[in-house]
Amino acid sequence: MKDLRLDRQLCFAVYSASHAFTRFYKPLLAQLGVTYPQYLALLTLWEEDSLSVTAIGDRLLLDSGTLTPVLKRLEALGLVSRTRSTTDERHVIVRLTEQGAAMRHVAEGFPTRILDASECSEEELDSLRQALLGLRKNLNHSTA
Amino acid sequence: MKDLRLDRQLCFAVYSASHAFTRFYKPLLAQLGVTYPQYLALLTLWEEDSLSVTAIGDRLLLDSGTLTPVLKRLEALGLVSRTRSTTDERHVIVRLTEQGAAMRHVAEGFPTRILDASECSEEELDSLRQALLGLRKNLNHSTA
DNA sequence: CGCAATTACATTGCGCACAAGACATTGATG
DNA sequence: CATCAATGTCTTGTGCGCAATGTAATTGCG
Repeated sequence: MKDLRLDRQLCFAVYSASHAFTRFYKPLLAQLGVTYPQYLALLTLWEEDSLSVTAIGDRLLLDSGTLTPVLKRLEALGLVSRTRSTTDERHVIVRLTEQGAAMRHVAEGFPTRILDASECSEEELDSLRQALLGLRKNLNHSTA
Repeated sequence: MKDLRLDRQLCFAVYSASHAFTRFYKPLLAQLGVTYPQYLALLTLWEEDSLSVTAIGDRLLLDSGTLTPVLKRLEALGLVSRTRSTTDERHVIVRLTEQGAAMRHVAEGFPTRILDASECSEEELDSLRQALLGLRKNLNHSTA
């Protein structure tokens, strides 16, 4: 008779915290007119521009079936361009437009909002983040 | 020029860890023939049976638009029943079938799998879980 | 050089997640 | 008791997330 109570499940804590983040970001991202997964793609490109679909997927741990429509929507919004590589036509290179690059300034205000809402110290959030990255690594390794 | 690197974002750590959990659970849940959100509904009912759709949603932080199709699939699998309350016909009462209740025994083996894969102590996972529940509370409170 | 295996991307199908709205039932109010 | 607000569920539309498949380009091996 193991303890399977919802609030004792780490998986549900992570799952529900993830949804809470998405909801928290929603009004912030409304300023940019993008969804949370679209924002993650922008974050990736702000860190390193001109990436292939696969390269973005490697960083976000998402596959092309998920990313292709996300990137097409960002293209439709005029925030990125998608062009076939001339050297290897299998690659689609995704680049920030001027407008997409400019949005970074708005996003720079977000971390402070998280910090404020969390009612935690920067150090606490930092160790939480590192614990999650470690857990993710072990779960992914054990899955493969 | 704030630091917006992906690996420094707590939101992405939570988001990607959540997906890692879903992937990790997938082969375990294949024994039961259910998806992860369906499993969460079962967890809720194992803890307290005969709940309305809203009551399940309160516990899982999901709305009826999400839960209705999930519960219908569990019904189609023969794991739960859905019947209108006789005292208040607005409520749909969800109950475990014998088969749905029996699956709890299989699920009791899951926490150990998580613990093993995590390469963490039970105490570490416990404090991680509590930190996430606290963060979730503060984010949700600040959203509302 | 020729052809099979690989790589990269897109597409399709299914199952969430959520907003918005429709609909029926119930409870509160005058 | 007649009306209106509130409640609970379902439906529709949009956007992920992923498995499986399709297709084209490239690589590598004999």
